Amino acid sequence: MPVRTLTEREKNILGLVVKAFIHDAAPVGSRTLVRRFGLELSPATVRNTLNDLEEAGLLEQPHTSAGRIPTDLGYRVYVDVLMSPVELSLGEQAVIRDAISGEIHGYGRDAATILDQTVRALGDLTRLLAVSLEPRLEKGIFEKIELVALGGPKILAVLTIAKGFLRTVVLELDARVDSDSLHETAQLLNERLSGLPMRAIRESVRERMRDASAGDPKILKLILSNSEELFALPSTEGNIHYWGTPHILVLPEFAEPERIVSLMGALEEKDVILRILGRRRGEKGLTITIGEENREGEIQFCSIVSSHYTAGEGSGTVGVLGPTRMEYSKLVSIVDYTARIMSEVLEQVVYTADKGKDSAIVREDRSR
Amino acid sequence: MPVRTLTEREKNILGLVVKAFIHDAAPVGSRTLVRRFGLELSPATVRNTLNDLEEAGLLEQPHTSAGRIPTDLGYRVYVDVLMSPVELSLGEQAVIRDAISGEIHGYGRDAATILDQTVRALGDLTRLLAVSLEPRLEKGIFEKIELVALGGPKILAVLTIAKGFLRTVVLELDARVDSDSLHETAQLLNERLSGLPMRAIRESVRERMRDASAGDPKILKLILSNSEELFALPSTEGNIHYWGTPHILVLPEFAEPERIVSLMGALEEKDVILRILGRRRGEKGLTITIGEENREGEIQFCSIVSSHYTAGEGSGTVGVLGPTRMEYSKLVSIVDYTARIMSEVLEQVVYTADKGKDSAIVREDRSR
DNA sequence: GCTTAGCACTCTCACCCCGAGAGTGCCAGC
DNA sequence: GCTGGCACTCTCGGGGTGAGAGTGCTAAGC
Repeated sequence: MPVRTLTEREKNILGLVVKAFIHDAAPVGSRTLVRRFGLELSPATVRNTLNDLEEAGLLEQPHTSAGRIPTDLGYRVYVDVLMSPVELSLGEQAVIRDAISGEIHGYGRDAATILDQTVRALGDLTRLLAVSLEPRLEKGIFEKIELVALGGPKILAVLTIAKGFLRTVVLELDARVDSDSLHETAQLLNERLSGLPMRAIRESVRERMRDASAGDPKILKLILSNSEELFALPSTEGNIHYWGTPHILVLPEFAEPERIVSLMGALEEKDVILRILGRRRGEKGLTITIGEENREGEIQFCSIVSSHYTAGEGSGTVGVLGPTRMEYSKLVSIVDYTARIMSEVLEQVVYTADKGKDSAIVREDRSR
Repeated sequence: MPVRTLTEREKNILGLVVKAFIHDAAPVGSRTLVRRFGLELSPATVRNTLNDLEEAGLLEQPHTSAGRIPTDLGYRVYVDVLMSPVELSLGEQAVIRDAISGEIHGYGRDAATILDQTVRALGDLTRLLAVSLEPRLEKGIFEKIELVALGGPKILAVLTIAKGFLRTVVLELDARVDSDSLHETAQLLNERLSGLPMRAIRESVRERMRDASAGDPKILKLILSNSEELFALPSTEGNIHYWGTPHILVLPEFAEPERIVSLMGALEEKDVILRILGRRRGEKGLTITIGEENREGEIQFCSIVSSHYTAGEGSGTVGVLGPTRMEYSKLVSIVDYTARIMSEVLEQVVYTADKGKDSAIVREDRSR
């Protein structure tokens, strides 16, 4: 969306309108502007400029004879051109750092817990809705598989995927198996598949295992018939962690219950949030989408400031969601810093691929 | 709370008031009552009875010259004495059954997914907030442990606990280990510990493993120093699955934003919901708590109809949360049926103990 | 003695009106 | 190009009002 070049005065006034509106949530008029910011201009002059900015599509009036409020485009210009990031205080940095890297009651820390703590701190600090996607692999190199007899006809397949990912799948055979043949079969698989990309394995595992000499053929068959799931790339879907709905639901922007409904619906349904944040997994660095720039209609009255973080070979997204009227200049710094610290901390953690909340069961008879 | 014996007429009228109020969310007066339900009484007579019920603490007036609304105690009497469960239609049964036992895009089904689908169906069917706690073990018998080398210094401990529970914990040693010594160590552990209650193992694992002859002493030490976590009973905490906030947030009961805030806070914080539902894990069968009966202040304007379900040796809770003005007679049947089907379906599923969303990492040097 | 009709009274709610306040656009003059 | 002045517009809150619903009380009826 091309915007005509703005004069210095226009830029200045646009910036002031945005700042004032972010603060007050009320339309801002020429008089207020002059008084509050000590402008060396008369209200009438400012009015002319406001009019120009309105024609350029950057401001709008809720009704005749109200003040102006920024449009989505107005925020966009503000964010891209006018705003300068606010540096974080040491205290704020500490809040974020401690939340992400702090110990919790003596237990081991896993990715999900770290994300939980992060969104908690981020949500409370910004008093908005903090959201984060669990890390996912972009490309996966198969390291190895281990097969563990669970007792009865159930087998646990443990896959390690470079780097630091773990997948466990419960498979079910129609007969007991002894752990020697499990071990042997796993070894065979590892010999032939280790180091290959998951994608390649899915496509060619049958050929690669064709003339298998060792190993238990029943087990091998079970593996092959479930190879699509076993060797899937960790799915692009994943868990969402969020925190802070109480913060944003009281904002004047959520006075209309229908907005509450669509936002909460989007959070529960997860798809919307996943699409929006997932889309950014690829984009490095910080992203800001404002209002209608969010393709998803459910939250077109919201803005999102989010950033990409890495976790070993995987990557995820962390950000803050709120009404378009949010303190972008501050949030940019906060989110950026958060993502940075997350990347540092998550470097070391092993985490499960896919939802991994429970072990999925795959029965033998599901083979085609 | 002892309530004086009610006359037939009082019971009848109390029931009608509750029914009418559940339907309309508006105070109900004598005239309405007579007209709507074709009572063979004059409004004046009904008024006298209403007055009596008010004195008994079962009804109240929002203000003089408004109709009556039920008090929490009024609902309690209704639920305990007056109400008879409404049978479910076959269609409703099918909705629930299909959601719980239905296949999903060809993948294996795990407990978490089943719970997700269940609360989704339950929330949409009742148009309230459906909540469920993942199944937890009440007493745990240790079956066996397997140790899998993950590559590098990391080891995956896979514990199976009777019946159908799985726990995976990532342990970290300061040196590489070969899988033979892992296997040997695991075998030793299994020989001495298999069949014992988790609790007993936590208390006496050191003595039991004292004169260990086989196995790698470093690995054994790692296991011992993390025995509290490894052999913990699956924690009483767990994941909450819920669905339906958009349904209830639009109800007139949630007109005041502070209620939205406290409910959403409770859902995000999880503790409140966990306490309320967790408390019932022990109680078999169906439970109804109404308004202030919920000890937790945050949701004293809500009622919960919940039931206990089993999953192998484990058990969990499923229920519906809404304003005290809810269709108890219908919900009782729905929740009861849901819990029953869940118990059937979950009988077969293997699920992870504890949060298990990711594998926890326990480093060797954390030993005391 | 329970039930009922009648009546006076109360309280809420929706509606309307009105004035204050904030803000605008425009125009003429500096 | 900027500014002061002016007429105009729109929202918002307060106050008044009447309809509607409901109550409690009392006295009369079955």
